[in-house]
Parts: sequence; C-alpha cells; structure tokens
Amino acid sequence: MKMERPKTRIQQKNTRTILDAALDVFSQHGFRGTTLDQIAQAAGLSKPNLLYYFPSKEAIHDALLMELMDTWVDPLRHIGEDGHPVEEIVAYVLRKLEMSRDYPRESRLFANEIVQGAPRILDQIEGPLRDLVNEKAEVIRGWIAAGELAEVDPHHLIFSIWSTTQHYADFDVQVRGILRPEGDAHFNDAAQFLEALYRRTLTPR
Amino acid sequence: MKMERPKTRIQQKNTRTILDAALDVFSQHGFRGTTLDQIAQAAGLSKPNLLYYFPSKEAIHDALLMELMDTWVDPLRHIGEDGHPVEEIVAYVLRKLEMSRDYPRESRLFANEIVQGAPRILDQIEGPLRDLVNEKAEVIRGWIAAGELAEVDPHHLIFSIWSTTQHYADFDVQVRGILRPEGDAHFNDAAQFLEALYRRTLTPR
DNA sequence: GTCTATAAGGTGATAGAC
DNA sequence: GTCTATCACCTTATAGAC
Repeated sequence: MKMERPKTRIQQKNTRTILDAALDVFSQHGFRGTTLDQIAQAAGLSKPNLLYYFPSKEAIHDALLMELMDTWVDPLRHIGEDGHPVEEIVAYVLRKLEMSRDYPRESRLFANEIVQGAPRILDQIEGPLRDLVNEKAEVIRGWIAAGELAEVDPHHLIFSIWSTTQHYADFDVQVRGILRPEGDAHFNDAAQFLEALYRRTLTPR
Repeated sequence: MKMERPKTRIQQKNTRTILDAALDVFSQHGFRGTTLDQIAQAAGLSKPNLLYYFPSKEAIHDALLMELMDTWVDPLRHIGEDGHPVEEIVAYVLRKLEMSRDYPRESRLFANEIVQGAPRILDQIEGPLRDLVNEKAEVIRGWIAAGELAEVDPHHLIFSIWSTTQHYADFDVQVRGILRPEGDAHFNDAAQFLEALYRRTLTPR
C-alpha cells in the first residue's frame, strides 16, 4: 500500500473548493460537457493549478463519484432498524425527497452518469449496491410474510421510491417549468402526495 | 414562408438513416458527449456527407428533439376520453411503461436534455407541455370532485407516473445491474407493481 | 503553489475534386 | 451526392519561470 502524504490546511481547502466547483459543473453538463476551464473559473483557480491538485479531469470526476456514492445510498441502509414497516418506508421516502431538495447536484451527478450507461460506477452498482438492495428486499419480504405490509414486489417498490423522489432533482427544470412554484414550496405538496401514495399501497388490508 | 424543396427518395432514406444513428448516439452520450464521427460511423456515411444533409451537429439534435417531442407526450393527450377514471390512468401508466421498454432511446434523449437544464426545449416545456398538463390536471380534479377518484394532487400524480415508468428506460443499466433480468422479463413485474400502486392509491374508498 | 506559455490531440465544419 | 484533404478552434495536459 502506498502511503498518502498528509495534506496541509491550504491543500485541504483548495481540494474541497475544487470538488465543490466541479460538482456544480459536472452535475449540470455531465462529464463530457464539462471543461476544465469551467471548473477552474467556478473554483477561482487557474487551470494548471487545478491539475496540480488532481492529475486529470477524470480524477476529479471519479473523486466526486466515489466520495458521494456512500452518502447517496446511505438512507437505504437504515431501513429495517426500528421495525414499524409502513412508517419506516414512508420515512425513507420523505428522507429521499429531502435529499432531492437539499442535494440536487449530487442527484444529477449520478443521473448523468447512469443515463449514459454508468461507465464509471457499474462495478459499484452490480456489486455493493445490488447486495444492499437485495438485503433490504429480504427485510421487506419478511414484513410481507408477517402480514405487516401489503404484498408488493420489494425491488420495484425500491425503484419506484428512487424514481419518484429523485425526479424532483433530476427533472427539476421540467417540474418548475410546469408548476412555476415559489422557491421550494412544491416539495411540501410532493411530500404529501408521496406519503399518501405509499401509505395506501403498503398498509395491509 | 420559405418553401422546402421536396426530397428525393434517396435523400429521405439517408435523412432517416442519419436520424436513427444520431438517436443511438445522442441518447447514450448526450449532446456534448456525441461526436459527428460516431454518428457518421453508426450511419455508415462520411462526416462531410452528414453535413450535406444537416447543416450542423446541433441541427441533427434539434431535428430529433422536435420530431420526437410530440410522439413522446402523445399518450397523455388521450387521458379523459373514455371516462373510467381509475382505468384510464392505469392504462396511461402501462402505456408509458411500454414506451420505456420499446423506445428507451427516446426516453434517454429527453432525460439527457432535461437533466442538463433542457436548454433546447425549455420553451416547449413552459408552453405547450405545461398547458397540456394543466388541462389534464383539471380533468383529474373533475373526477375527484365527482367522487370517482381518491383525492390526490393531479400534478404530482402525473410526475410520479412519468418518473416511475421512465425510470426503466433512463436508469436501465442500474435496474439491470441490480435485477439481472432475462431480457425484458422484469417489465412484467414492473407492470404488475405499478398497476397495484396506482389502483390502490386512486380507487376511492 | 501558482502562474504564463505551449504542446498534442480531438472535433466541427468547409473546400474542392470527382 | 460523396469523397479526401484540410482548416480553425477547442480542450486536456505539460513545461518551466517565479
């Protein structure tokens, strides 16, 4: 294992500045649509200075994806800890919706990547993410078997939660173009709708 | 109004070939990620020959967006024609899911465009699409007022249908990476799940 | 650590022969 | 209508001064 040299304070600060600026630009234009000039300008640094901190454009992008992957998937890990099935899933839905409101750049970063075939994170999807989803699908199946949850396909339930919540980040311009909301006010209506949607679907009769 | 010269048979054929090849490439890599070389190779033509039929790369992309926009939105227009509210909406959901299965390239073309801020179709979204959605929202509100549909927010209902169904095209690699389905077999499970989801939600008590 | 200058390669588009 | 050749520009990345 190669040892990383510990970073000075100014190095840490510039690294963070670059990653934040890069998240801005990558999430809006995708990997190929983003230029180092744009990132440099957004970060307030020169282009060669960017490449002093990161060896390449791809290295910046990869660093973002790897750093954010865990955070992005994290809420799913907490499903099944308390044990009130419908409430847990509804809480997960609302948490995911909050993340679309508060971290839309992260959502779009992944959306760009996945729509274009996930060339850089396919291994993560087919490995750790797949395992986690299958594990939670088992939890949900257990709840259904115990009669605590209506009978639904666990995988497609999870897909539907991902899609309905991330839609408000990934397709933000379309949502805003149609609703013309004041700020983020429409997220309250979305929360109410989604809570009802999943509560009615999942509550056993 | 400028008259367009009618196209010869070979011109029509090449134009179609180019647009189909361009849909392949644009839907996978986005506008900036696509090169004329890729389109030319996919179409079996030379790069200058491409530009004999279209004046620029952007012209090819625009032609695709404009041509497919109507087709893509079309199923929404038919809502409210028969008058059995729950059945109509469920039929719309299943029709949209079929389109994700049979026309994933079209779905991803728009997904790429909208995730990146819809620079080329924002007018279409804020104009005709917005009007159509608002019109259908009124239809749905009427059904709710008549007690034929459970009380839900019509706009967020439509957004949820778009997101859940298009997810299977736009996030196809993620879905397949997790489910490892045989061909398109998982679309049947998705259809069953989504039909139950909307039937339970929309049927009045 | 940060800059200016520049190399090296890719990309959209055009010229002109056939 | 289609091709080869090529231009002009953009973009990533490096060299080397400070």
